[in-house]
Amino acid sequence: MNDTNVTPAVHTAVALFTIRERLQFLRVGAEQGRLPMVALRQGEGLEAGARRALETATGIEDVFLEQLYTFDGGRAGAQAIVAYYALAPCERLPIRRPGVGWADPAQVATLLAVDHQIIVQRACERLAGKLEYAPIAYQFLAERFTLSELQSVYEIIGRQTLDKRNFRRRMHASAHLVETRDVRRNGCHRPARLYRLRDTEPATAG
Amino acid sequence: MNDTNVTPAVHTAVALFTIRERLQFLRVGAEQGRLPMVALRQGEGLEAGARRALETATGIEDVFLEQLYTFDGGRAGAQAIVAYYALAPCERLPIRRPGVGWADPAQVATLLAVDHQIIVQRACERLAGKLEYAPIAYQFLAERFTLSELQSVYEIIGRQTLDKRNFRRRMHASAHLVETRDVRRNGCHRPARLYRLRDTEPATAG
DNA sequence: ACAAAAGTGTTCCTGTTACACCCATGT
DNA sequence: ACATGGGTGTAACAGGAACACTTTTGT
Repeated sequence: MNDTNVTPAVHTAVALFTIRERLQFLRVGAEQGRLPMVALRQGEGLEAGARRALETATGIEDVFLEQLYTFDGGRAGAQAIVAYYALAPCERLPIRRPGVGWADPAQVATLLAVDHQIIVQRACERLAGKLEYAPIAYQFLAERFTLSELQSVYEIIGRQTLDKRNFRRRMHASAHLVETRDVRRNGCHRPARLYRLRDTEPATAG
Repeated sequence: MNDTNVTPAVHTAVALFTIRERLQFLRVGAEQGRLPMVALRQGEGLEAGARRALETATGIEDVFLEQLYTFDGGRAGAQAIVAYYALAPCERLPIRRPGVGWADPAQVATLLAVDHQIIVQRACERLAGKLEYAPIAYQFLAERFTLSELQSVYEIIGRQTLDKRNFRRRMHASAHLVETRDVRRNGCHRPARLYRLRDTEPATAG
């Protein structure tokens, strides 16, 4: 659980989200679910602590990570819990550990301890809000993706269906997209053009 | 568990803003300025710690307070610094302590220690952003205020002049305003109608 | 009477929404 | 040939921006 024994004052917790048909988050712990969380070590940075929480619980590294909010420690003896949210495409997340798995944010109340529920809820709200003005949707996709995939991300996080033509116009105008020369042949229909995220500006924190 | 081992792990810092012609923040400390900051006590909540920081440094109580961001402790031995920003009308802030005073955010680099500079900067950005969608401007005004005063707050925080008619239309449409029956006679010109903030919804945290 | 801030509508423009059909492929 | 998702333009609408003059007071 927690290795260092020196007054576990600051904890870092991470709500890792991915999209597998629906928006889901990573839950650990057998009966009463929890989010990945560790006590911060002496001299360890906050973001480093959050990454370590994820890595310890799941083996996952190198995901998009952003600070969400800092909560009172409450029980567990912590003075504060600094919560982060993480985003990654599900292909990068081969979860192969007992007691670790994906869960639906809508059922957070039956799955998680109370202090972790609010983290997931707030993260969902932040995600939906930030979708409008920051290029976070791309974090759920592979490096190259189709516009239909991108639209699907927007629809799932924003909880509403979108008009295909308006969506494409908006994306093309947003200057985050770069059209590649390649297409993806997926089924018995016209192939889809592949796009990638413009490499400047890696979705600044805020 | 809670022995006398001090380790001031979590600090809370507060950037208190007010408007006195310009937007200003509260600086403490003689030579190298600082923000009000305290080490969190055992069992003390984060917001309580932030309020105590303000109260200790200035005697000020009961201001609007919202969490900004949590930073690495860096030097000073803290594991984390949980930063808040506070807003209040300057009439409520009779500062009468040596070394405590108002400063201009633009000169933050010459006034504050580096780790406190970024707090003020981020708070200014947050303020400007939040102005658009949250009723924070009212926090700078007395309970009753004129539309010209309100517009002035918007212009100062948003760093742009606004059209009077468009502004008034927008405010009236926003449903935060309540028109009172009173007016304020201020100078040799037509008196200004007084408004107040609708008492529901006290500017939810985010 | 005049100076000084309060108050008030309309037009234009821009960006958002609603909407239906052809295209390229695999079977 | 047909089923499947990929791809495209236009017209209506709403919200924001630009803009100038009258009102009420104090001196």
